[in-house]
Amino acid sequence: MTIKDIAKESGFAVSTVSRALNNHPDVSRETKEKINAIISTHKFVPNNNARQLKQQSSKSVAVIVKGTLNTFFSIIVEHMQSLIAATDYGVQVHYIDEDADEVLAAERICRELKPLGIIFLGGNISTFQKRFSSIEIPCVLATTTSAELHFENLSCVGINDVSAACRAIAYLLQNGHSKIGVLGGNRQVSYISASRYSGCQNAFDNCGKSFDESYYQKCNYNLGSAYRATKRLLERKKDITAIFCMSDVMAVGAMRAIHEAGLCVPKDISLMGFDGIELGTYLVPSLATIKQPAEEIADKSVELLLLHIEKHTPAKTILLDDALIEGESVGRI
Amino acid sequence: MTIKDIAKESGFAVSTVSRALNNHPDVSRETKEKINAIISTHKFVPNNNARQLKQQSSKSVAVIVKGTLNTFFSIIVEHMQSLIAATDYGVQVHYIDEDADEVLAAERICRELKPLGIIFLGGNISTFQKRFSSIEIPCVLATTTSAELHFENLSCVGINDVSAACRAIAYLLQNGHSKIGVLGGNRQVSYISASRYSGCQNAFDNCGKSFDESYYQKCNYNLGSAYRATKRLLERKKDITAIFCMSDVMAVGAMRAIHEAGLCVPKDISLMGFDGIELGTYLVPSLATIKQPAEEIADKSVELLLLHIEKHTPAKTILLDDALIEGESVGRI
DNA sequence: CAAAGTTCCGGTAACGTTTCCAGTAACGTT
DNA sequence: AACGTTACTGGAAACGTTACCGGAACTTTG
Repeated sequence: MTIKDIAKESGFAVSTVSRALNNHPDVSRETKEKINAIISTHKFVPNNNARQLKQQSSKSVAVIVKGTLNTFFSIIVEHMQSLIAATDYGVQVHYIDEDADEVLAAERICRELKPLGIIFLGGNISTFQKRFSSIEIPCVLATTTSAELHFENLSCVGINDVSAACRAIAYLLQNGHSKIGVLGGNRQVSYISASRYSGCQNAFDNCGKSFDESYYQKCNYNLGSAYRATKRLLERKKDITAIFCMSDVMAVGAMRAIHEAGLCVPKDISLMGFDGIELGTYLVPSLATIKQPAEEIADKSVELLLLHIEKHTPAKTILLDDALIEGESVGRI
Repeated sequence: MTIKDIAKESGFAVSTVSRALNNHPDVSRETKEKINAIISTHKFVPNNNARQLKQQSSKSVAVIVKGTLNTFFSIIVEHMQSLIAATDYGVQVHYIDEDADEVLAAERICRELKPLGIIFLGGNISTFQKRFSSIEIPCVLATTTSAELHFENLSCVGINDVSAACRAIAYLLQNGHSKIGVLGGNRQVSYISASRYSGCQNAFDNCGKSFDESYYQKCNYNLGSAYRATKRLLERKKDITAIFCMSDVMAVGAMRAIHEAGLCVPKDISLMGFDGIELGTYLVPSLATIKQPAEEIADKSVELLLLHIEKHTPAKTILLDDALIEGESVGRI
């Protein structure tokens, strides 16, 4: 079944059929109806390859996910996928390694798939600052925002990591904790970790104290790494009464380590996460956390990218609201 | 940059360049080298649309994931993605609704994307039995197996759900439990749930007892549904000493419900999951479960599909080994 | 040494679309 | 009545690649 067959059967020329397919204004209502009737009886679907070859574009967008697909990312990816599927764009989701170079990956994908736009998930702002200029199509960086990022074709969608982390620590401080351990990524490399770190500092500053860097424990954003990091931290700092983890998944790892140290959450150690995954509310004790609006991040990212692509809207940063979710994992002292 | 430009620059004809690209035997080693040199200096990548248009195939496979992307599926998807990315095939991952019709989705995807093969994740065997015949390309059904399924082009990769569930219940029985609640899906609809259910029955039968159906509580494979189902179950059956959940995620929901009922795992109620997600070993108490070999399922599914596509290997079922993971969530009485 | 085979290469017709250009008919305007 | 406009349609050239066919230059065979 090709456009030619439809043309033959309808009596019109292929060009007319093509116009009818793309509902071009230059075709009368009645011929459009006739053609559409034939198309639907045959369940004809135009050949994407021919179409894209001709118009030199893929009519698709790529989503590049960096790091392991934890629950927080997976819900965003799934949401993005279904949002894009509802349009007439295609989606290509690519998972790249935690320590892979996202810009390099994007370059390769651009060459091979020629997407019209890219959404980055879990990308690192410092990499973009240095090397993004080689990418020329519209892009959206989801779950990270930065004031220092100025490219014509790069938008950001996310929460304010500084104030979000500040909110978390402030909550712990309010509950009487002052010896607070913090688990996060490598601040030299991960912009997100650095932002959240300075949020922690702000919270301390705001109440006349200051955050002691030795209470920061570097680790990766996964269960095992957080588990081991917490063990190290508890070993090093005996006076800790609370731990803030820069992701909920890390908090689960931490919870285990605390338990194995013979301590109890929240009686001995209070625990806070970050992200607001659904699982956290079912844990025992339920996890206090900072909720990132995952669905909204997906919505806005896709919306922005399509605007960018279709209407050439200039790049902008959308800051969404995070929210403190109280939980049983934080106790008052 | 097109093949023509390469031809012009190298002095050879486009057809020769094309042959060099696809390393066809009919091209001498030295011209192949010359052409490859030019290709790599220009970072030329052949246009996929033109290529696929010409050879009437997409050189890609589709992965259809049914239901929400829980941690167990996401690790399989991620693995499959990277396995396929390492070949010269493309991947298209599609997420469809829990209660969508996977065969219908596959038909649509076949029309629109023309993949060379499909991997189904979380599909339901009964749907396939009824309607699969409309799909003509090689397919693999991952994480489900069935003796009752015989299509020329449909392979299965997974564990034996009957014996796996039997192993779980046997473990609980060994530990002195006999009033065991079971949480799973709708057995009329979900073949997997039905298989695991009969595994439960077998375990009871094997030690001269029999499983009372009223201890089965139907729910969906997610946190909230399992949470509510557990509440109902605990309400209905006061004598329960153990609960077996047909997924680890459900077990987390159950754990919460048990806690809220004023009971304790494993002192009052023992708990078992199914799947073996990494998170389970970090929970407090750690979750006893049946581990499905996620990576291996991904490996074999991809391997089988590619064999199916390229060598026209006949369909077969690959049964992989599950394993009992002991955990603190099960106590002896 | 001719015939036959081998090895390598070039020309060209497709693949299924879109889009430009041209053309026709109907209509309104001077 | 001649012309310009509008509304629609058809023809044909592209898009970048592959695959078939034919041919040239060599090598082997009888």
